[in-house]
Amino acid sequence: MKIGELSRATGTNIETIRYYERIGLLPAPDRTAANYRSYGDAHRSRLSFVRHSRDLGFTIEEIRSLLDLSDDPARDCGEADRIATAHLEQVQAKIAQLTLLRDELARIVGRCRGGVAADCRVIEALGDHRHCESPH
Amino acid sequence: MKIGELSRATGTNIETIRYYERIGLLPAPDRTAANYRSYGDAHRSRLSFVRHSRDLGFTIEEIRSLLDLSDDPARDCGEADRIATAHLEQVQAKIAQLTLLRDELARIVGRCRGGVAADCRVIEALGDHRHCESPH
DNA sequence: TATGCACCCTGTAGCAACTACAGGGTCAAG
DNA sequence: CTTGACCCTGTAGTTGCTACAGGGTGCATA
Repeated sequence: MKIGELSRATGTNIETIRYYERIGLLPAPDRTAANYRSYGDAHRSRLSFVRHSRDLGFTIEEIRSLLDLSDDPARDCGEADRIATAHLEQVQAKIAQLTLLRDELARIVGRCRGGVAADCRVIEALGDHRHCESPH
Repeated sequence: MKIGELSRATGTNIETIRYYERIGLLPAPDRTAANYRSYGDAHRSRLSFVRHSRDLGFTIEEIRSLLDLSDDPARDCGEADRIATAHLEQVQAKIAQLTLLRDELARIVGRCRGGVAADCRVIEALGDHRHCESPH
């Protein structure tokens, strides 16, 4: 299939597919006589893997490691689990941080009583960290 | 005060302070005879405002709007509230998205039973979106 | 007086993970 | 034979910094 089809099949931007090839995440496919990229099923499933992992928030480097693992079926699976577990912990940390931030923002937003900027509680709260209840 | 003092006073990297000046977020300060930047209290509180807003996740452009507002004390405060509210909604959306993602990751991680990559449930789950329970 | 060191300056390039052109080639339909 | 959809390469832009390179300044110490 040509790049446009692969793009539609995987929901990936054409430019992104070429980008992945450039950085070595996808192997360079064969070319047609007209120098068009020609992909097979292996490419499509590899790209699906990449996109799905990206959707789950893995970085390109993490995905590279995961792909290396799956390219070498004899290797120990524990490494994949370590990568995924570390990533899960990062996501949990991010959620915790955003939750603090949300609470702080909600407090700030709730203070607006209208009026002019000079008396604005929102602007005041943003300017002075001491109005905060939690660290962020 | 010189840039190093301002940096320590606000917990901001020196390069970041110069960056904020370059993009017009901080006004260019006076210079000493040796061409060193010389800051006053107004600069420090403006920079604190910027840092605090960044810590709360506001973008540079949002901060620019908030600063414009606070520079013009007669303006309606509602605009600041709108910016903060919109930002709060984005944070909430992000938390919701990350929570789905965390649940999915937790499911995937939990499937590892050791063994070799060829049988790896983690890699399998990453390759195939159909293993997922929720959209992301 | 020399020299070492901390500090300051400008300008440019790098990071992640794309995205968006500019400027061209290819191919099938009408 | 031209229109339009597709493809190609290469480069530059995005956000919010951070990290140099290559220089100047200012003060204390030997």
